[in-house]
Amino acid sequence: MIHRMSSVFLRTLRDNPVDAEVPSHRLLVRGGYIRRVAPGAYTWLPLGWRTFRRVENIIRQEMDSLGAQEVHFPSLLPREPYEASGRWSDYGDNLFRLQDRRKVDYLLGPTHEEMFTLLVKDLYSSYKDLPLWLYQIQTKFRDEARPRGGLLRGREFVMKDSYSFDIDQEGLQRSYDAHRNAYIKIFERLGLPYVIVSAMSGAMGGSVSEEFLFPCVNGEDSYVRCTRCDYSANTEAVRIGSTPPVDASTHELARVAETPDTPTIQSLVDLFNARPDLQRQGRPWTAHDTLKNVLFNLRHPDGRREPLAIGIPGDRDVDMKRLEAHVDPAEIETFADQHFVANAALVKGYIGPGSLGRENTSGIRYLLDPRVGIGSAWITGANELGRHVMNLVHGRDFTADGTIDVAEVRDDDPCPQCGGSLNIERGIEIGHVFQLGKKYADVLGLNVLDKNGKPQVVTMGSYGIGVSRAVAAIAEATHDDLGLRWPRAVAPFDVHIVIAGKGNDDTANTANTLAEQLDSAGLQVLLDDRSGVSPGVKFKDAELLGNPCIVIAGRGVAQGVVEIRDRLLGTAVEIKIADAVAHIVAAHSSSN
RNA sequence: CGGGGAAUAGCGCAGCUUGGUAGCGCGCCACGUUCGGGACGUGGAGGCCGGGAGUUCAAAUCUCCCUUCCCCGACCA
Repeated sequence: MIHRMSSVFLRTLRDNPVDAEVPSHRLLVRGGYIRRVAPGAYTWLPLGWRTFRRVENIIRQEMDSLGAQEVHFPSLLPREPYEASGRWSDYGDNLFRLQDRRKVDYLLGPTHEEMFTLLVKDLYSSYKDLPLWLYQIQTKFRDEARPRGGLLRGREFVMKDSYSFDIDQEGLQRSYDAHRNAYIKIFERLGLPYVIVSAMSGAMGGSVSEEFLFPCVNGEDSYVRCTRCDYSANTEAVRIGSTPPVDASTHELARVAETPDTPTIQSLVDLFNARPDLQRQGRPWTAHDTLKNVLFNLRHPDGRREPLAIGIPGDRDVDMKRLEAHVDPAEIETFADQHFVANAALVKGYIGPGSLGRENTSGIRYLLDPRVGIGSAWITGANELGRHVMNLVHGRDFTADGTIDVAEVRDDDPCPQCGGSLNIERGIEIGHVFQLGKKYADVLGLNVLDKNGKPQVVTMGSYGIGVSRAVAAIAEATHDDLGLRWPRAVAPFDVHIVIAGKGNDDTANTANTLAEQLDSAGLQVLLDDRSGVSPGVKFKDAELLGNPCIVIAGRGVAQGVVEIRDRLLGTAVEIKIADAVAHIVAAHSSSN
């Protein structure tokens, strides 16, 4: 079927929508692919939906050929399974909760681990049934605090989520590897560049998890890559080693110093270097010699608030995203002035380890950056107005309740694996593979009988690809100044034919004939047959819509040629009309 | 969570200071001219001025509340 632009439900916009920041969002709206209906919720228009379905089908094909079986759950789910897993509360405000007419609680599924676990429990009970791989392509709901970038972060979005069920860890590893390989194939077919990075295993702990990130400055995730070895990780998941203990006997005794007017780390360091009685032999003090103590409030899913103090070297900041990932599902709130007032042990500006820790005057849990090793000496607050203390030695003069590795990661930081240096880059998460282990099977009671007739808890993996996000990511990856530029595998149409003449002459006849021939050859054809629209508008629209091949039937028709442009390569050639179909079909059959 | 800015036709914007019942460009409709890089003329259609409350004879305009969007910040002890 030939799609004629005179009747396709489409209106392109000349101006950028004012609320669209990232290029994919701007171009998808301008090109008439999507329309916003609510914050983080978008309507797919015909062009967008065609692209979406092509992306979806590539994912479906690869999941099917992997041997996973497609099912389809409701989005409307009962509370109980999520209550059992703890996520009814752990998901916090991000969960859409609702009630039916009898005031029974429901939720809109943010992800479906519980439901898949229960489904398998419902039907299977023997190790002989495993391994089992199930998946669905489903609308998910998450009440995001800040939807962003059009399709990049929505409150309603489509995800392919699959789940593996195995009797043991070896099986899980095989399932995981199989999905990981399938994901590599999928992203290659989609024409989406990716890096695979170690990811935060979350509060569950110990599990293996990797993310597929599309490298992109507009991305919300940052990740590190080692310039020497193959180490790569989401910034949230970077773990520096603990610092080995050093002999503390060489340090002088701790000593309190008067340090008026030192509200910042830099002013403190400057004062220490300026005062003869505080100067250090050999080299000046730096911010790295100071121990800064930062306070936060954690808000737990049950609403409980808990203050937390973190001690890190003064030349580093706490990375909020790393901290969030670390304390999940608790949320972080700032420690405001009224909280200082409420805890008399805290002297704002001069907080030191002397007041921190559960056994100490403030009673606040105190965790140290791993760089603060046993035996290391610090300049830090003395818990008195206008005073700091120097030579305060960890293990000799103070202790903490534990360590927490949430300091910011910087370019050129040492690689945890090889000691080389790290580069920080940004990316968009397009896939996530995760060895869940037995968490859900345990709490929901998914057991099967093993060879010996003994019940064994099933071990699971979960694997996600954001389908709607992938559409945006592809647009982000491939667009140029003129508009979208779809890879052949996902473009809404294979060929976009422009009638650049008056519409009632040989140009129209030629275009129509070509359209019919290309359609018969099995290509998806879009024909710009709009009358009264000037050629310039048609060219701009063709470039904006971004189909890979643009055929122009215009002034060349009189000489027996049409112009064929490759939107991906940016090339243009004139081809005899008689040869055009063969030329286009050949280009179409070649790779992206 | 905090601080700014904003919400008026499908899109981009003016009007608000100084209240008197809404305008421009693009797009859309009709006719005519144009036809290879976002053409032109003439005539049209289209808006509960984000929602609610208040002040007033009268509110897009002033006040308050709510919702949504954008930007910046979130700790430097």
